[in-house]
Amino acid sequence: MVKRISHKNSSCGVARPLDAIGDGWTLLIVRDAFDGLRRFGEFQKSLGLAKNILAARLRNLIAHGIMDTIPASDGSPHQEYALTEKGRGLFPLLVALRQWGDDFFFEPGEAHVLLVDRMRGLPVRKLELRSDDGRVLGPGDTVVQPAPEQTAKKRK
Amino acid sequence: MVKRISHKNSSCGVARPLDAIGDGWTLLIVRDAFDGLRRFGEFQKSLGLAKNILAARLRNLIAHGIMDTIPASDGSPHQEYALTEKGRGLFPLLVALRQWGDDFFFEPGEAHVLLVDRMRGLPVRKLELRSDDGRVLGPGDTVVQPAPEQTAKKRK
DNA sequence: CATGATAGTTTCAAATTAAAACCATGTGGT
DNA sequence: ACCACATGGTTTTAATTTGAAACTATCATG
Repeated sequence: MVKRISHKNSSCGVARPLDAIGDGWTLLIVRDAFDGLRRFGEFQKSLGLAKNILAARLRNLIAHGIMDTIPASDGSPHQEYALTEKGRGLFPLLVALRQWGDDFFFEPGEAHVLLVDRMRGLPVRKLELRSDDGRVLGPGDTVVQPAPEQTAKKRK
Repeated sequence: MVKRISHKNSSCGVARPLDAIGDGWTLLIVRDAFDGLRRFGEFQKSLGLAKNILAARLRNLIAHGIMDTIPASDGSPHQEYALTEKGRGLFPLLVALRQWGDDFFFEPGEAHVLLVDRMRGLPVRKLELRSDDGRVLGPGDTVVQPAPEQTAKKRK
């Protein structure tokens, strides 16, 4: 049922998430969810995609635990779609995507929107990867390494 | 030729980049390129995808200015594929993807790799979005806003 | 009870993907 | 020169996915 990217690479830390969101529409749905959309019709109107595709994508997002259906917030008899904790974890990724888009997909004069701090109204900083001791790290400054065995994952 | 995501949303800062990389294989190719792979055969062996698909993806990456062909680095008569500046700009996005994967796609005891600072061998920090004055911002703390007209884009 | 809105599913044609076969070029051995 | 083989693709063909449109179901409203 769920698309599976062939072989052993599915166990890599990049390939496995791509199995869940590596699709043109899915991240747009998630972005709309961050923007407060909740209802099937809202997503469809916002994105302009076919209803069957939207239904399939929402099913997939739910199957992966990224979104969930909640009974209803207002009185309406229909369900709503909301991001789970896992789904909200996509925030940095969406920001990275937007910043990359802003940097490389718009001509200097071209109108576009940018992300601002709601409180002060100023543009946010560029995302940067930092080492444990605070140095900014570029592509050449990192390596992947087997994680130490059995460390309980600390979240929050 | 190039896939186009229907309508007005293509002008949004998230949808436009997804047109270039919103595909299951493309980011894996880019990740492999960050890991130093350069040759057609290397990508194919690493990812295990069909050669026609790899050729199509590489063409698309080149068309979008994310990778480029360079004549040859060693003596071999074949060309190599290398990331452009725009392609290297995907580094934070790949890191975000990996960190999200590490956090939500692996069971606590499950073996996986993590990203470490090459210099000190310690795991890197979690990516976090910060305001201009340094506060960490979550999904609710930001808004998108029309960019001020005509500001020359500063890079580097 | 008719009408419409919302939230889907079904149907079917068109586009995309994947596997495998094929081809083209250069290399190394004899 | 000839043969085998490695690399880097393209072509062909079948299977899968996508997308548009039609259809269905449920509730609300007049």
